[in-house]
Amino acid sequence: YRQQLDNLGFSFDWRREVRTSNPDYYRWTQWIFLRLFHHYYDQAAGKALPIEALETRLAAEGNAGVKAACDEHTPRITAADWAAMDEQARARFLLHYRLTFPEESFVNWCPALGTVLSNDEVKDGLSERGGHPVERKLMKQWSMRITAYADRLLEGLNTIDWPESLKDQQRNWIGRSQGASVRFPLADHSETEIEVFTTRVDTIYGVTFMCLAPEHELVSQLTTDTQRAAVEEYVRWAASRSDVERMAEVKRVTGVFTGSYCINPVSGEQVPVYLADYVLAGYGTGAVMAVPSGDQRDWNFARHFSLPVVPILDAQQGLEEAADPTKEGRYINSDLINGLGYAEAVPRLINWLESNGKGRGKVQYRMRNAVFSRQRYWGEPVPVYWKEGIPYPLSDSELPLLLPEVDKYLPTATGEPPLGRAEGWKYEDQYEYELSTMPGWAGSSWYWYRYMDPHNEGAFASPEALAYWKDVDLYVGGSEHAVGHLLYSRFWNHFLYDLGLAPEREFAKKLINQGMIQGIIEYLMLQKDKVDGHSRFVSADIAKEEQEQYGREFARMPIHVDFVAEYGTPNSHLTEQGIQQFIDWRPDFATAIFESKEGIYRDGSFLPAGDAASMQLQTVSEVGKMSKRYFNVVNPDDVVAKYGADCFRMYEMFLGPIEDAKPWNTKGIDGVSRFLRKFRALFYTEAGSWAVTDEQPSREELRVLHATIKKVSEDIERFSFNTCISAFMVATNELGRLGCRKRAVLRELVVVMAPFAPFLSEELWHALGETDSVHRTSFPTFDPAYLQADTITYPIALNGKTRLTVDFPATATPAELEAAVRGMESLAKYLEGKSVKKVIVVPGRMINVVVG
RNA sequence: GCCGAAGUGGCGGAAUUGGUAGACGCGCUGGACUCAAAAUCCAGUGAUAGCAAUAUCGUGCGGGUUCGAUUCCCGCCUUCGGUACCA
Repeated sequence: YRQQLDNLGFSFDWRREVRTSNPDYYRWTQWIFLRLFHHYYDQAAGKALPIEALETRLAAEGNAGVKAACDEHTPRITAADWAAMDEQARARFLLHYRLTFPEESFVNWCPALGTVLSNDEVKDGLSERGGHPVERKLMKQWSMRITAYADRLLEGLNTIDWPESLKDQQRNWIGRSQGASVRFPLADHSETEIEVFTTRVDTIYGVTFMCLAPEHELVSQLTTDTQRAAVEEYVRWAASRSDVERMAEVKRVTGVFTGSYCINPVSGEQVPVYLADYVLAGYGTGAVMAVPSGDQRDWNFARHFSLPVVPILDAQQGLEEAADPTKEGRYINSDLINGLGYAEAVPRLINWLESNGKGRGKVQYRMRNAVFSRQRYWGEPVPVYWKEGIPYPLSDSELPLLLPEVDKYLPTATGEPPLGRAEGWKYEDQYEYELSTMPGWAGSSWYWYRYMDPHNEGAFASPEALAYWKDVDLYVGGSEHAVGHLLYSRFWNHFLYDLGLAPEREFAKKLINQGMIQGIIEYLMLQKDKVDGHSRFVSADIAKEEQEQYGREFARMPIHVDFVAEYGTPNSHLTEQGIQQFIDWRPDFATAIFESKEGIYRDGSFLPAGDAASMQLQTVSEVGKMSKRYFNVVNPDDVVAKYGADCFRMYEMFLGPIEDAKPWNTKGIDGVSRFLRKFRALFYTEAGSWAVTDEQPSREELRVLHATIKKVSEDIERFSFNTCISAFMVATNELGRLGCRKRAVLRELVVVMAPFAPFLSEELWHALGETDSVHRTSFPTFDPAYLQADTITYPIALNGKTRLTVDFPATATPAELEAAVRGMESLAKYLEGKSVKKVIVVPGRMINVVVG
């Protein structure tokens, strides 16, 4: 049947084929990359435009016009400046605008592994693989200017049928805040201005100091000689702290005074400028105007450094204890806006700032541009070569750029990515290719278009195919991709749409999150500091004690579940054999110490602490993702071998709603297996001979059939597959009870079952004498006539409590039902002298008698 | 902390628009078949009391709206997912 399904076009390996390192697929991913390189995003036009259009504008008017429309951080140039630039300078300048561009940025660098790790590959400051330290390192990376599309990505969410929680995740990730940008000139050097972003410009009269991120570009200029030593020490200290440490000490207040003052452009007051590590270099301008009366972090800082707290609203209270971030009341101590409320104050201030050239209304995003390169071997090579420090794109005809042969998939001795190992891999034999490769999300950001036209030589898909298929009707994927894959894909799609290459703005109309089938993850506790140069693993109970008693820190390291005894139970542990298996698997830890209550295992032998004969190194079990990364993948082949693919498939559906995550267990799979055999037994006798007859089905048998068709058709529409399976079970049980073996019923039922149990259905379909595939037949429709019963069983409730059920003719009107119920003797005993006040009849549903 | 989702028998879960709470399955108990077991079939299975009919309680907790609430409203608790000093 696999062959037959293949013939129908369902290739089981289709997706895998397309997405792995296949030259065809590399080619079109690289082709799209080049389109991104050749375009810039014009905010005024609200779409991507060819970079040539930008060059024309630069030549005509400099970037004054496009600066605001594109990237406001670009240095300002005039048409004359542009004309004076040589080709290289222009190329370098255009990198400020291209939708993909190289940029210095901080990455998680693991020196021991010689590679950059993504955030999810770093756990507790150590690499998941091998448990090595990871540091922040500034590296030149290719980036995608996804921020250019922030507003469109936000607005597009309103047009698609995706889960609200997922949309919210994307909204929060994009993090649009509306506020104002204000420039504070330095007190003794008014040419230099500190620009801040604030969402509470109304609190500007409450500013009592300024705070800059330690990485802020003005730091050295602002620092006075008397403060220089202290500032430099603070900057060094802040830079040395890893993200992990910063996160652990979130509530600690640290900072240093620069010695400089700046001037509040609205009030004209002088305020001191501090550095503080609660200000993030990567958000806004890396500087904040501190309003301790309205912001808790500013308040904490003010208290720590004994800075003044000025109330600005008459409703503010308790400022000695905490900040008051509410917007209630009328402004006080606020010259321009005294007596106003929040709603009037904000526009008045922004107006003032703009007309006095001190600032403007501004929208700020939390989202940053996406780092696009990886220092790995596998992945599409970035189709770019470098000449005198400037990247040049390959031409379309030079695609695909394939991965070169290398001796090892490891970084070079000088720390270059693995592609640096390739000998003579140069453009025109002289220019070095970009050595990083694209991340996994590059290819996954557009692949559905290739499915529309997989063999097209001239384009990733033809206009005809795109016009026919348009977009993805239903995308099924995990919610863990909410702010990764699903956002990047939307970004690429909006870009392709701008170029007329994608038919719709959004790539998927509807999306549902299938819940993850989870596994049990087993962790080993690894002490973060080495002991005499040896890694030390301890039993979970020991780790807990040492953590509590000495504050010793441990990292959790996922290990292969095959090594674990009593896997998945609270008592899971490694025996000596398990430890040895672990060492064989991870030779880095050959000299490690393993310690449990029973003793120590090292260098291949067990040293008991007392008279213990063996050790149990407790592991920590956790329900979580089933993933290669956690070495806890259950191979479905084993289940398929035992129960068959249909049973496996149906059991997965039967486990519960498709969106819910659930740990994998095979507890109930026998029930589904039993059902499939019962279903098959409707067609065959116990002895195995064919039992289907051509008799006319009874009304009851047809009712069962049509009720099932109705139920399953409706439940498929709402992705309620677990209840579909339940409906099949009910139908099978009822037909079994009725002894129904009639073709007219069973033939239809097989078709309804086909999407759920494709193999068994196909087998039975052919056994019924059909020659074509069941998967080509049309789905049956139900006939309501068979579902109408002559009588309806009404539950009769007294004051909402069901007391008895009575059959009434289906044709009875509500008035007749009420009269019948009022006259019922069986009700009398519940009345206990009370009288019937009212009778509520819900036709076809129930009858409630109100007694009082 | 903030954002989102969810809490129903021993377990997975059902109840689609406010209308018989616990469909279906697992497990468990008893029975049939068997020398015996497996498989299969039949019956029972929310809790408490009762031989039973039945009664009372029962959808995380406390209130409310309603003839009637797992479903709607208000206030909490817990769990999971996301995010994290975002100015």
